[in-house]
Amino acid sequence: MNKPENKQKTEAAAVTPRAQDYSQWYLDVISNAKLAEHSSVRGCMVIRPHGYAIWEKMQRELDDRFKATGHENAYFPLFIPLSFFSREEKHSAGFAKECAVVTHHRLKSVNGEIVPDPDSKLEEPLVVRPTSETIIWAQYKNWIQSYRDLPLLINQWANVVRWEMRTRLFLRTAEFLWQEGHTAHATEAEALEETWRMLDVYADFAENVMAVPVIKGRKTEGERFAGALETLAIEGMMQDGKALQMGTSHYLGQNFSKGADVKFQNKSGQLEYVYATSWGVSTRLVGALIMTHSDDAGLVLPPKLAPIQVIVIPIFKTEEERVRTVEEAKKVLAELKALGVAVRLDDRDGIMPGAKYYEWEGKGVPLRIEVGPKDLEKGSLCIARRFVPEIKGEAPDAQRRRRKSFLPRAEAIASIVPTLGAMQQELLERARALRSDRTRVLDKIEDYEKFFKGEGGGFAWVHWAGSAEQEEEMAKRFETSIRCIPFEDQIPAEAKGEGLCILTGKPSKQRVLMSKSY
RNA sequence: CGGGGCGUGGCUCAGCUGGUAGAGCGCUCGCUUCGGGUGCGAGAGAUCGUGAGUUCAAAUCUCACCGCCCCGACCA
Repeated sequence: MNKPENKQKTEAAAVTPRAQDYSQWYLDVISNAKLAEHSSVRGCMVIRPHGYAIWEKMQRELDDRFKATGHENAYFPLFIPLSFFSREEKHSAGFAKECAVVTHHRLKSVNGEIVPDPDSKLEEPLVVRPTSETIIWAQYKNWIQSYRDLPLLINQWANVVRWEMRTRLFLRTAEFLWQEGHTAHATEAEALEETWRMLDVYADFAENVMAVPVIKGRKTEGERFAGALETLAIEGMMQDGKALQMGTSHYLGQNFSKGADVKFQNKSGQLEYVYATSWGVSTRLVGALIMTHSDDAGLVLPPKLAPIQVIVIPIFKTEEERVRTVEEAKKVLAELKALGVAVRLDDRDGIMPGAKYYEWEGKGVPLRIEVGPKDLEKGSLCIARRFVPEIKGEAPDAQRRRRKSFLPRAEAIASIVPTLGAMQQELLERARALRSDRTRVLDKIEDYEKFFKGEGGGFAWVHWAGSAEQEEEMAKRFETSIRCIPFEDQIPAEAKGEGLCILTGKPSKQRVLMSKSY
């Protein structure tokens, strides 16, 4: 830290140094050198067990929502024959620059060095899926003949590889886990409805599970998914004011069904191409979670996604006290487990209680229960929250005191579940407040410049009627882009209505969301 | 690929003008301490990114290569 100007740390994102340190309990980003001396694998995310537990919880919540909207899970191949990949022109052009390609199927030792066996060259190279539209639609051709086969509503949980030129901790790794939904419909209206429905599912998940408020809207043509007619997205704001695209839902029209020649016979016996959608969210959401809620003390996790919701810490001096407090802690543990709380005991000896507090707070555990000799005497428990709603101007000491409460045992146990629920809500409100602090309704380009260059930026609601080139100009001048053209109901009251484009002065029907982004 | 910055124990780094390795954190052991990061002592752990060159002598100087990080083009 002595020479920050020399050693630029991986500036992952809007995360404090401590939060970044503790995030290593959940995630590692392995560098090339660490993986293997001459490896070409770079910027891959290693998800440690606790990080994976977060992803598993996300999966479960999302999967429930997918099932509730009539979807089923399936699995398709990792490898896509090159020829499949080139069936949809725009799509392949969009992904061509970032594909890993398999060309051989065997290794050989030549002069003690292991190399791909030249004799094992594949007739047709295989592309490691950057997304699965092409191979899935190749299958759909076999599955769809009649209107009775529609709609086909399928989701896949998988890994994909995108060979980005530059990767970014948490947000853009070369390989990532995600889910991709791929649906086929008889009519455009039905496909569009699906596209909108799944965006709502994502928005609901972001807000109610991740406690990250999002803006729903349409992407501009330039930011659309390669091959889509319409791309919808949810945009969240990270703590540094930058936008993060947290999920997308695409209306693909007949592009892919035409590319893969997927036709169905409608009720009147005519052949028609089906209408398609695709939608996805990825492990990027784990990054979004960390970047949205963390503070100076480390990570903060919403109770609904915390792998450990409650940490129980016995406090003891003597062996006799250790036995008694651990015994009580185990009882507390069992009672909370019975209530469905994800709870863990930290009875490590030789580590001071204070050190444990800091450690678990850094790791984002929402609640801590302390079980000490005094509690045994009084029949009480100490409950400490990872955070409490902020009071402006409050001293850190006072806040710390407010975080702790001593309650009669039964009352304490009974309070855990409601408290977790309250904390979940408080996080969402805190994130909303932060976002609203950093959101402006702007009409003059000078104010825009001041906001993004002087005040650190955030979300700006502005009128826009510029061209694609003028969007580019905005990107060059301010490093901002149109994050989305929001749905009508997403625009705050003070930003509604018609006006004049902030750059060109041309009339505009509604405001768009502008921001710097990840 | 272009422009910058860097490669030294697990981590963060020190080691200026050459004399062949240090600290803090972490880890192990012992005592001490334990309701917000105890203190003390002992210990394990590094072929200084790789290769060549200069030199009696290279972590240090030269060159090449490899790799990483930051900025740009790309992007969930």
